[in-house]
Amino acid sequence: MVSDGIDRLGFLIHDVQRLMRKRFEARASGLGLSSAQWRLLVRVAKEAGVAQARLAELLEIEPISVSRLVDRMEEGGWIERRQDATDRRVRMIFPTEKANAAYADVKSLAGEVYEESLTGVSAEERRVLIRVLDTIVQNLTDAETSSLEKMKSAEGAAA
Amino acid sequence: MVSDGIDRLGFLIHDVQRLMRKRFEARASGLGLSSAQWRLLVRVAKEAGVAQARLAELLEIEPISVSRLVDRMEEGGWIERRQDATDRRVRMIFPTEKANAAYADVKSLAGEVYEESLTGVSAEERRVLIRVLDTIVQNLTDAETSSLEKMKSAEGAAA
DNA sequence: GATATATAATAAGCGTGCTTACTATTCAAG
DNA sequence: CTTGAATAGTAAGCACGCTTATTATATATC
Repeated sequence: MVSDGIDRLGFLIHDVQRLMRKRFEARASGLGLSSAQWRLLVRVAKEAGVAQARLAELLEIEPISVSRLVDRMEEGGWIERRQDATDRRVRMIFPTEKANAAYADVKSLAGEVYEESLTGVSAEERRVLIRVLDTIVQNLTDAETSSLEKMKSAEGAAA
Repeated sequence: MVSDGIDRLGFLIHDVQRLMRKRFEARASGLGLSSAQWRLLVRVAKEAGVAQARLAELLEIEPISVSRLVDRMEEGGWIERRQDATDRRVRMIFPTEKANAAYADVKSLAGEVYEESLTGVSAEERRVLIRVLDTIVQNLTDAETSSLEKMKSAEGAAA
């Protein structure tokens, strides 16, 4: 049944994630940009002025996590918060000039890490890898994400 | 060049790891066992009496992380520390009866999460997935892990 | 308009990783 | 034996995720 390596899947994914993050941060440490901050920056660069709540949706993390991530990134001079004139609950997030200037560099740096990771992996294997990872994300997102997501979905369907 | 999905690799790996951990912990939460604790328990089950420093090597995390993980697992009644008679610096880690009793159940629970993750993924794709993930781990472990690992390797080679 | 509900953001506190610095103990060299 | 380096473990404090609870503001309903 599982004489292949599937029983190691969780350990493997965990190791790969940790090693890639480590490698990325070793490179980007000079900039003072962590991988979590980079993920957020990518979103903000594509959608300047986005609200924190929307960022939480896009990044699939909790609003409070965005709140503190944004705190540190604001301190680091990567983004700035601005009030929304029409809804004073909302903080709109904009990239700073520093962020725009660093964007291309950090992106190519991430690309370097990916290429190092995939040394010796064929084009076909890369396609399979991406396809399977996409499938896993769908499998674990669509279904009951914790019987709490089910409730949310039910609400959405009812509305 | 990167019109495939390779430029999303980091995000994908990150998402998959987070979703699998979340799913596992949702199932194991009744037991009070986190995924980090499960990883440690697997090692301890295979090698009862292992020292914390050796666990840090096996898990590839820092000794201090093991220290606090072991703290919580000892509180949770999963493992116990015993003094090594011949080297009083060493704490040997043993699984408790509770751990041994739960081991098989948690293992099959992890297997369920893997199967849910891989719904719709063929046997051949699974083989490629595991093979590529193993390659990535090697690629990111062997080479310069941060110019600090290089020093360690150099020391090892010199000795 | 007043009241109830929903939403945006934050606060407090925890788990798991890290770096840096410390103590206790062992081992190696003199 | 004593001094010094190496090793095992821990403490303190940070980043980033979480849950739960609170505040401020918007919106819906009576």
